[in-house]
Amino acid sequence: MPNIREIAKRAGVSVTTVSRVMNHHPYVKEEKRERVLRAMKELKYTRNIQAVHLAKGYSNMIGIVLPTIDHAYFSGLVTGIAEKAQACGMHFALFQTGYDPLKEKEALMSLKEQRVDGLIFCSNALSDQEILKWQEFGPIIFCHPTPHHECSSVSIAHDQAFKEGLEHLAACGHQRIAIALARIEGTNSQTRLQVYQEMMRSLGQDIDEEWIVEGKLTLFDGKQLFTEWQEMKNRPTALLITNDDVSAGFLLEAQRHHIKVGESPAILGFQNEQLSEALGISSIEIPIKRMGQEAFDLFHLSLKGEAPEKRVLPFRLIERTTTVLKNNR
Amino acid sequence: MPNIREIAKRAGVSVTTVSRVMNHHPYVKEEKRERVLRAMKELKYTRNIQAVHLAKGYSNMIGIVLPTIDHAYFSGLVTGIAEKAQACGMHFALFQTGYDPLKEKEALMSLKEQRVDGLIFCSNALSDQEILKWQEFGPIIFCHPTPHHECSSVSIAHDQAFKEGLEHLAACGHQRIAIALARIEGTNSQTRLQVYQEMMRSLGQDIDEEWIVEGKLTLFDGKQLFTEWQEMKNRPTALLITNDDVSAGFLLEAQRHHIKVGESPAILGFQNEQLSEALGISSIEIPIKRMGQEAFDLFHLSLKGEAPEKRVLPFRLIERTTTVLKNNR
DNA sequence: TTGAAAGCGCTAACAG
DNA sequence: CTGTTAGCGCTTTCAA
Repeated sequence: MPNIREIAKRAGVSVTTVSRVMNHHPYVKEEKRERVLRAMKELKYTRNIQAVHLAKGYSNMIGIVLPTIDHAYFSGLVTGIAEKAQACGMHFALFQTGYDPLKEKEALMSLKEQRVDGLIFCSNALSDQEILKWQEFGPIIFCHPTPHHECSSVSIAHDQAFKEGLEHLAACGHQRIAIALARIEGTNSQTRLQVYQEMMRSLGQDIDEEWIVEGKLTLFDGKQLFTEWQEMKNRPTALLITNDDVSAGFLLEAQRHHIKVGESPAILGFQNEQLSEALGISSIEIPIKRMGQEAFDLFHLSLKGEAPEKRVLPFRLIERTTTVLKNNR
Repeated sequence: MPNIREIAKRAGVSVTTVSRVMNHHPYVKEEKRERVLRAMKELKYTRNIQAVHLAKGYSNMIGIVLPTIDHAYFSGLVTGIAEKAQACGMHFALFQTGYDPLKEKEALMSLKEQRVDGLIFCSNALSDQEILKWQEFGPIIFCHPTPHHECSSVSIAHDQAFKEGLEHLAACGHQRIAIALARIEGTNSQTRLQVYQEMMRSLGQDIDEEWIVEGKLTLFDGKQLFTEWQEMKNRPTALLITNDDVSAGFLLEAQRHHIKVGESPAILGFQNEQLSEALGISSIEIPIKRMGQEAFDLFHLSLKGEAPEKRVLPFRLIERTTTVLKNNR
């Protein structure tokens, strides 16, 4: 592979001039520019991007930290990020953590090593606090709500959505409501639990411990959830499920057992993917792809030195067949 | 950020010694090693990976070229690749092409620029021939069968699977069989069409043009496919569908129309994801994750200078409810 | 407009 | 065992 010196020699100019041509600097006499261009063509020259990056001090690459790419939620997110990144000529690397804090640390190390210019965090085994310590090495964007003032984040009004979901189920006449959490939206299920508790109190309903189910993420988990539901001693009449793969699994397993989902049990999902539409699952739609796009925007703004910003995206409750309002209204 | 020189100064040694410590070279006196280590700790030193890469001449990064990450087929593939890559301490970047040849070229450029050490190609807008020209800049692995001798590839015995799929449908008593292709497994649907034609000839069945459907990839496409099927004048009694998201869409839409899938129409899918199991779709299982793993292995072998290798992975026909053998056997 | 030369931060051959 | 020194390939002052 020829280098810039060889091009310079062949074109009869200095390396500086070659560099100028490559970087579209003004002040290069047309004739020399052409000589350089010709030399580059003849030698099939391509600049060594690593050398460029070393000299310039950045990598033109962003890191996306997520538990796994093998789930519609995260691949949707990445799609959004990628769209925007591509438009800026930036590349991206994936760091899959499986929620392992050590893996997250490796991603942070990559930032410090300058392998990437910044990080978008969609995994959260480490505490926000811990992660934010690394901000001095480059922008870090969170994809979940965070109280910390000194960082940018984009998120769904998740607790609000959660609340409205519960209200919807209540409006359908349910009191004995279970929740199945996915851990996608952060470790802060704390708030959600509070919301849940408050709502149940206002309904005058005691909560049974078995109504709070965690770690459900896949279709398979959903099937299992149905089984667990069947075996509950104090069986709830409705379930709020924070991921639609899980809702789908629940619904399909119910159908297999010839149990109709709607009046009771009722289920309300989150995310509204193609599958929930096809199955007629009532769901809270969250704009996951847009979340990715905005995450990248925030990264880009941070890079330009703008102040941190928190963005909260809207959601939308879509009633279909797995929930039925009381009094037909 | 401190650099190696500052560490050397602080530890009272040369930069070489520092470098040696970092790279776990033998022949460093214990006392000096400790001085270096201490200095690194005190200054919170981390090596600049870009400089390392420039000096060493590689990037420790692999590029994965695919149409989109937002589909179970490809995210499964990436999962497999990532597992192996992580075990080798390699990082990876994604290049999403949407089957755009220009985007594929950009990925190839990244190889030449030495942004990545190699490429795993799961997108194929460009011809194999064209892509292989870039092999001089680093290993390129194909995830589809290719006749070219000078490159490594891993693939499913896709044509064989396709053939057995057709045979299965024939064994179920079908003659009027349609096929829906997804373009996931390469532009070479040529061979598959041949297989199809031969099979139909041997069944003494003329092919209706409308029985060959292309470009079906998503659940939504599957719903549409059902509609298209209903509107066919010469309606086939069975469909071989090369992607299970599509089969699922077809099945769900059929159910919505209260049409039972099994005897007729029968459908046979490909890929066997969780969804097809949950829906009871007969499917040809292909080990997509393993394909990713082997792709990375092949990359790794190429890097070590091993000769190119073609690997063909097995498949497995799984009968469920959407196909029914004739004579109950 | 142009070029010489000093970096960017690390590695490795070579000499001791 | 250790240090000197010349790279890796490109960018960017600075002076002309």
